[in-house]
Amino acid sequence: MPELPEVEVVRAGLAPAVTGARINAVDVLDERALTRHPLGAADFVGRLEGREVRAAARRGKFLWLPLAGGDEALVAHLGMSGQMLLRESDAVRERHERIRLHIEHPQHGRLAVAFADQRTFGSLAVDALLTTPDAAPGGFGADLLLVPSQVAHIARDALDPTFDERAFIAAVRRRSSAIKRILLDQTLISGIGNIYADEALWAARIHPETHGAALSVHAVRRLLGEVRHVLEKALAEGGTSFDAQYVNVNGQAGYFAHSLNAYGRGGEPCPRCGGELRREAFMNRSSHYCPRCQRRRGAR
DNA sequence: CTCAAGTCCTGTCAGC
DNA sequence: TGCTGACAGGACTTGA
Repeated sequence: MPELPEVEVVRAGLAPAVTGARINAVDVLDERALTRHPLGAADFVGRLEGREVRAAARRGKFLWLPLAGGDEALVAHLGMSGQMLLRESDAVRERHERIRLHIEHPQHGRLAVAFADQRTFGSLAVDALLTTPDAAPGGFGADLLLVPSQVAHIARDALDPTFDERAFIAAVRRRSSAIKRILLDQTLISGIGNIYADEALWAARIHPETHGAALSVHAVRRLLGEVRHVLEKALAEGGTSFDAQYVNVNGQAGYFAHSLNAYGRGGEPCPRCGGELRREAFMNRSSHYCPRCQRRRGAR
């Protein structure tokens, strides 16, 4: 379930249930869910059992639960199809459940946190926390100036108040890559995936193949505004759900799929100009755009 | 056979 | 020569 709004819905759903809770036990049902934890299942379980969770934090599409002691966090990436589900402590296994945390919260009692993932691109890890180089909190929901080592190379996300807009604009204008590839580069700006890249480019009327260097400062700033706008709107509607692969911690779908203007609409009329939206192969996936109102400038 | 919300790795090439 | 970064393409996986 991937992009920033969907991961934020999960973080916000998890936070009240896990903050202050103790991890009593951990079931590793499929070791492939630990690809980000190279020390293996026994080490993973040993580092978690008996520890207390302090918060639920997020940067871009990475989620983490800082642990008492302040030096480590449980890191989660949902990949393409990962889910974090809050369940009764004795709930039956989810379809594709890979890991289960048995937690106990002072107010909510015993609960299960199930990590389920059909395609196994997602994974969990216990990771060291490092001091942030920019002296700002590690991410949304993090009050401390700490970030997991696996997240340190990820840029601050588009909705982070400490996101460096001037540096981003300068970096875009130095690149010769297609602007869509730049938006998907998590080391420059994080949280954007294929859906919201297409939506933001459509809103800003920029062709996805336009080179970064061909964009004016004004155009990049406008694009950034559209990125923030679409992420916030999607978040307000609970994220984008096409099928059961994206759900919140209670298993419910989001509503933003009804509001998409370009993504998934190849062959349909553009909601703005009536031209026919196109779907085109791009970076092993697809781009959706309107060839009429997203004109190619500085193309490749 | 094609397609899908992501990340990471590898090889190439340029520049210091 | 070796290091670093930019860049493009592909690997990984399951199921519809």
